[in-house]
Amino acid sequence: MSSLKALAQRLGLSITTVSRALDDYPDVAQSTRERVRHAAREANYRPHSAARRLRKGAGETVAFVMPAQPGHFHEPVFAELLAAIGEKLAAEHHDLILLAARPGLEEMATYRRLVESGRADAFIIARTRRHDERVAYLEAKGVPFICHGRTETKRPYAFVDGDGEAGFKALTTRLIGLGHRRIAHLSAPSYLTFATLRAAGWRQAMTEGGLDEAARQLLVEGEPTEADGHRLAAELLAGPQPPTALLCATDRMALGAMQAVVEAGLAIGPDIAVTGHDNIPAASYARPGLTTMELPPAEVGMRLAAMVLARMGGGDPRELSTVLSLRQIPRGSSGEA
Amino acid sequence: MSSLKALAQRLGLSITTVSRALDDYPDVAQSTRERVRHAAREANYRPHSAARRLRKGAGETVAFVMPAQPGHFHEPVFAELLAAIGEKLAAEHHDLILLAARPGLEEMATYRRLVESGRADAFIIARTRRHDERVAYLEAKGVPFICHGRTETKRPYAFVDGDGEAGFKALTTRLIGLGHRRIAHLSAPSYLTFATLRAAGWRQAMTEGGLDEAARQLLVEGEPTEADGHRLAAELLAGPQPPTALLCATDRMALGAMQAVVEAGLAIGPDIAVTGHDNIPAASYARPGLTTMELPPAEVGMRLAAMVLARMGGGDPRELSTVLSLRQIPRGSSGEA
DNA sequence: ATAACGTTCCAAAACGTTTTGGAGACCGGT
DNA sequence: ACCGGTCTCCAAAACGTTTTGGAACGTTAT
Repeated sequence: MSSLKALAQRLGLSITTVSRALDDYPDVAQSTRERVRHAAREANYRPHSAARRLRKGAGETVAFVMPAQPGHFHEPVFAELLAAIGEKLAAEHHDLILLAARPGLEEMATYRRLVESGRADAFIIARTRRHDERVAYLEAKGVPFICHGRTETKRPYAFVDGDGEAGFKALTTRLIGLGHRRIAHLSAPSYLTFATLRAAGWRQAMTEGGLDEAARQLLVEGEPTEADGHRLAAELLAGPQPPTALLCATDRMALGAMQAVVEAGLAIGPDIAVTGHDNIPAASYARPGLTTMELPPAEVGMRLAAMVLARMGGGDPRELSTVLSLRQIPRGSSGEA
Repeated sequence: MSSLKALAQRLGLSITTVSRALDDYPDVAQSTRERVRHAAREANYRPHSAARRLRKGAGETVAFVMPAQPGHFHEPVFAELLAAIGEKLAAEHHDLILLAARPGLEEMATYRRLVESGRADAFIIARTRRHDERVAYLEAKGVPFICHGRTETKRPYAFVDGDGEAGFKALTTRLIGLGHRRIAHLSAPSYLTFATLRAAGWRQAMTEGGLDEAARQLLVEGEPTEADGHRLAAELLAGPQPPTALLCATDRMALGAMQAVVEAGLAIGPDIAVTGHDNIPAASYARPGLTTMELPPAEVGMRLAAMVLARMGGGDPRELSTVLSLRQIPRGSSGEA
């Protein structure tokens, strides 16, 4: 690890001059600048990141805290998202630091620790909630952040999100067009913003289709897991007036629901339509294929990274928010493909 | 961000004493220690990580460089692995920094940058190759690292790996017991250590079953993706003496192979057995379910984290290597379940 | 000749921490 | 009185960088 001091000594210059030469200050002679540049490349010099951050008061580090459940963390798209974020940030010479903490006290303690020890200069917040303490905390501290998903707050903030409302409305309308009337919505917990938005889209389509009454009976809520999808679907199918379509908030719920349909002796597609959201790999390998919609994780990751960099540079959050429309992917499970 | 200086001033003590009190040095009076502790908690004091790392010459940061292909990075288990690593490291007050870089020049440049700028104190190496430049580089630099998977090197090194050899041998033997004779192996590229080990297990079982000649014709190699699994399986099935079993190196290859089998008009399970490795979520939602084997990612992540911490503390790599046996998961695709 | 200015360089301070090498106060024993 | 030892405490240096506030020199204008 060669330092400025070593370089300066070798070149017969002062530390100051070497530092300024590498930073393209105008008060160093062209010839010296080149000499320094060359020597630095030669010696494979890299500024010591800790020293720089100590002196400048801030570094180039973005933190991502995964909202991890204890043992099981089955979010297949996260890997892709992280890869995209990591790649983009690395290209701009920034670091991504990754932590996992359970939502709640542990999560907030993690955020506080990162901010107060000066480890992180900005955050990417995943799985935003409608009332999100993480957002409140970072706003209060004046730390830049970007949300993956929307939240409710007074101040302007920057986010990337899929248009779940429009996406679920369009899909529901399509199902109505196929003749479905009793379309149930298996929602994720309503404290998660995306769950509320998707439910709103479904409700709008139901209302416009004159199916208000059906809608009133057909909204159920559970965790976005296969297990809860299975349980909720089984309960609905065992009811007095079972639905003919199960519009699930996520693919994982939908996969659980598909299993419940099969166990009830019904055919997925012709008898009962099942749909999801995310386009996880399993969706295309299920039989029949799962009708779903997608927000390309690689693109979202890229955007999140680009936006957090812009925020760190002082960009206006109002100009940085993006709602991306969802790509609909019809497959056999909705009786369409 | 309160500093030692601020604390010291408030308490009427020197910086030294405050620092030593918090670090439990014996040369500070019990009463002072408590007074300092209390004030530190009060002020929500955290040592500034960059300052500490600058002074101590090393910090508490582990790096993980994802071997990412450009746009698509579909390794569902990575998310879980990362969550486990991040959680364990955070619990021990270490940071995980995550980067993505394409194997090759970009990847090595990333490693060099991290080491030379003093950003990373240790590494977790994923997807080890038989001859791995990353291992060679870190060995040369004396930087501690842990491998997820094995590699070929003279010096002792630490790793966590599943026993692919025994696992694939056991599964192949089981297939032979079911009456299969022409068991093809769809291998991953042989520069990846795990691919070689899995192929070796398959070969051993074939030899012990007296099927040497069949084995000679039935080894094919491709990328561990659905696309290559599909292609290789289709080629084999179109051959003069098609196999009755497709033993795939990974679940993703197996899912592609299953599609090829269906397209060939054959039944998965009764006609042709298909098996994989990883137990990705899609494996259990395919129809029929995919017979596979598993190395629990959460446990591997925990172990990797624990081991890298031990290595950073100077632990002997010889005592830190673990080969975990694989859990076999029989499902319909092998005609067993 | 002197003043004013532009160019090129540098010494020193600062960021917040840990560690080194004592210093001062008090005790008991001589 | 003095010495040795034990308890507490602290000033100062160091880690590698960036930044401030000049200094030294040569050139041009007065």
